[in-house]
Amino acid sequence: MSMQDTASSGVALWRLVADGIERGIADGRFAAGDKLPGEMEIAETYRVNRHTVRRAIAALAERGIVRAERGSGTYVEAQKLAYPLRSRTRFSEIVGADGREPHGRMIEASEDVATRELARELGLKTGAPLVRIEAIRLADRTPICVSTTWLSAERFSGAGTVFAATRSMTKMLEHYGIRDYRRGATRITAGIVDATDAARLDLPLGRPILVVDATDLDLDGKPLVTKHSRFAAERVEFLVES
Amino acid sequence: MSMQDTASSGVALWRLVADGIERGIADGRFAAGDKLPGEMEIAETYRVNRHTVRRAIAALAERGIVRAERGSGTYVEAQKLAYPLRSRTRFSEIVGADGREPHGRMIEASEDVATRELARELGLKTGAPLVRIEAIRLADRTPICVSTTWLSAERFSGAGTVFAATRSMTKMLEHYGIRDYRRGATRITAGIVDATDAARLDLPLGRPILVVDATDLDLDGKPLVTKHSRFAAERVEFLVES
DNA sequence: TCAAGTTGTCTATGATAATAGACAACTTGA
DNA sequence: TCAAGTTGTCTATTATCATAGACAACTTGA
Repeated sequence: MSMQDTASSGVALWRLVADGIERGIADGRFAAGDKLPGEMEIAETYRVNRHTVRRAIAALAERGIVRAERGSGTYVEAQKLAYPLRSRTRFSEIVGADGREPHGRMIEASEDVATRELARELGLKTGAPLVRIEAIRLADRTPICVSTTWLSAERFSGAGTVFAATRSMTKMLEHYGIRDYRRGATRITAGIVDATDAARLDLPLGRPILVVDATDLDLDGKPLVTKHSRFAAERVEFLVES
Repeated sequence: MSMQDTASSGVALWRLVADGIERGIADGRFAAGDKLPGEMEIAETYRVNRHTVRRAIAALAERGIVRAERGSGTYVEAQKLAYPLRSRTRFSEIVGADGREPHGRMIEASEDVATRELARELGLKTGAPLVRIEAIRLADRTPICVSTTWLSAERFSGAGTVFAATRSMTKMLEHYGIRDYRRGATRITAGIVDATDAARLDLPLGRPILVVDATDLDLDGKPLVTKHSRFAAERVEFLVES
């Protein structure tokens, strides 16, 4: 294959190779810690120059998906984040327990009104004013999930600003005097990532996502916030404990 | 946007613009016959040089999706193929009625054995020998669908070779003395195109497909062939008549 | 210790991508 | 008829993509 062959596609060869390797990892053909085939062998399977393979590997290494060791080989770094679904889970604790650095960032906050379903989840009336917060969470520099969070605008007035400053749901709730909370009803489904989330999660289009709808409750069991989260399926593994 | 900005993505700018326009057509933002915005305007919306837009438009024109008219503008050519689901439908007739040139090509043929479901559809026993034919159908040069066809290997021995030569399901059946047949049970669902079909249909990954499972019967109502077809949803429109 | 195999780095070349500016050729509507 | 707006074509420049070859630096196992 030469650049001429793929000229009309508009997708660089190294990108095709990188996507191929990444898919191999996501599909489990290469597990965490596994050694990839040598650069020469990869070059032959994709019928591509070794330097093109190196470009692909460099891109994957930059994203922390593989790690090249001189003289030895290239190894799969990517490991799915073990995400236990306990009653009291904090993203930062889960990521920290995995030996990684948790980060959060607000994408957008806006006013909204409760649909019937949102109202039911939050124990409010349909049409009640809500704050809607769009946020992303990362482990080291890898995006793990994007979530849409809704809260009562009356009880949590200015929540968007507070969250943007604290970058943490827990700290934001502390600001309103809530010292603790726990997970309530949780629903998990799967789907295909849409273009917006794909860009935010740094995922190629068409990749699977885990969709989680959950409501957090205060210690009295009253709803505080309800969330609609989309996790990059290839980067996380939910653990349901019995 | 400059090439530097998107360097790490491995996807050419013109391709992003072309995909954007194509998606606009697929979504119905631009209908068949519509005039696209001027090249300058498109360049501004994508923050790209006009020549890059021209490259994108040239790629779309090559695929027959748009048509540029000097001094006037660029127009949407793409029109969904109206595909009536009648009892007696032949792909070539449908495409011909649309004023386009039908084509067919075999991708692959192989031996297979009947799963329980295939056996039920074809009125055979589980494990019965089958011929499996993978084929693609086009209107002019646009791929419309890929289909996997199964036939009894006993009754239609060598069907793969015959189909490869005649490039027509109808002619292949004629070779076995079947002058006419009609559509039996048909199930329609939708899904996301997989990588293999995406390449065959010349579709970007993540695009929707129409999945049709159908069995054709002879005039006595006995099953002849059963098919699993994947249509590019943005190129075809099924018409169910009452 | 050594050979084989691995990744890292260097130079070099040609093709493609993207930008930029200018002008021609054409269509449309006033 | 004319002005404004459109697509078509040309030259030119810079950066990236992909290939190619050679060798260094390193790891591993015999």
